[in-house]
Amino acid sequence: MANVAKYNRDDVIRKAMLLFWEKGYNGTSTRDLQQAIDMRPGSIYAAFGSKEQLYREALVCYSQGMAEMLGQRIVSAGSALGGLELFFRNVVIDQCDSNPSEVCMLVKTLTEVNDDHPELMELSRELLKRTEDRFADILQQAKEAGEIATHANPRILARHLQVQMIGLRIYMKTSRNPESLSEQITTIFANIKR
Amino acid sequence: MANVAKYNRDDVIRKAMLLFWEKGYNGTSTRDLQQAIDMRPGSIYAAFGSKEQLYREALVCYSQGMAEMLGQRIVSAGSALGGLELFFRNVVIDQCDSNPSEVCMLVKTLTEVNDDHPELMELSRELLKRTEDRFADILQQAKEAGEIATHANPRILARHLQVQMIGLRIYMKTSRNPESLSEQITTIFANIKR
DNA sequence: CCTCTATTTGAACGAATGATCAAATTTTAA
DNA sequence: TTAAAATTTGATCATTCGTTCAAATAGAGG
Repeated sequence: MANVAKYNRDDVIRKAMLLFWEKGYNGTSTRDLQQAIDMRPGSIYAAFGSKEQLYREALVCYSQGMAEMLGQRIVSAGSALGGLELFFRNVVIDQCDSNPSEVCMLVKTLTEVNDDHPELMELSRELLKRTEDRFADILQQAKEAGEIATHANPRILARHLQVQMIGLRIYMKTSRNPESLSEQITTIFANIKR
Repeated sequence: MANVAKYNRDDVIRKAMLLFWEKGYNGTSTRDLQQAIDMRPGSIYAAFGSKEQLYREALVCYSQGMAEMLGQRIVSAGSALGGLELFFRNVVIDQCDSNPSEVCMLVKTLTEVNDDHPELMELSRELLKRTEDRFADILQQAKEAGEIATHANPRILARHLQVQMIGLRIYMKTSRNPESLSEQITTIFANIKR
């Protein structure tokens, strides 16, 4: 029983995630995957079952990575709302070139995949919902810390931020105008603060 | 020279557009297209050259349709800003189920297609830019009509609206919550008006 | 060292893909 | 009515796709 597994497996999923994120589900062939993760078809199918199942694990990996990053930014900024703004700035502007795509992988999946692969759609939806819930939690903390108005509604604000995040990332892909986007982010958070 | 063309051709492009919009570029096979537009491969390739060129024409068709609709809404509303808000509400909420996809076809293209097919990316970008320019023109009119503040900047507001439109449509696909989205649209335009 | 089991390999499968083209059909013009 | 030109047809092409599986390889226990 050659159980080198776990460690290796996470690494493989991560590599698959990066390729899927770049090229999309339909745009990534199993041959592309074989090369990217350095595994032969038999091993891949033994380990993951199908292309779709591997994609599913890649989605979860992506989502976890983003969640971790958000946590780190809150620590760096030393405040809930400050961390959120830093997270926005990093994702939308700073990292958009080093990442495989400017656009959120969950959003890419949701827009690409149809009623074939309903499970991929449902999983993307679920993971996006979790992100929004996380935003709401953070905004609640910000409220308790006095960073935002006492009459603010964290759930509504979280929804608002989700829309901004999605829109800004795609807009970055269309316009490549970091300066104006940075101003937009400043405005968004300025409006939340008061 | 059987020149039944123009009329028929536009109809064919429109049907192709609806299918492409629904299933995406990679997700639409040439067989799907053959059935949808009721043409045989030889005719299709004689008329359009390739799948990519047909998609290009479909993108333009989509964009024109949206532009026409926006014009109509401004007429219906009897004001520039009112028409814009009506357009938002129709696109994001009312028509999202009757359309092939909740998401803007230009955005779908931009997020799906990679550096293969650079021309599709560039065309989508260009058409999105035209939309934003159109928004700016309309906001300028609104400004002159006294619908928005005299210190408002139409170009910045247009960019803002573009981000909102993109974000809201995708958010609709994830959450299916028309009520909250309607409130969000109300808020967006309320903030613009004062 | 050997045997048994688990894993990996890569050739191969059938289906689907985008595209072509000679033949059949339809349209045009005389 | 007829011949030339334009268009349509559908069988077919070479690739590529996701996936399978018998054979080869590697590790564990005795």
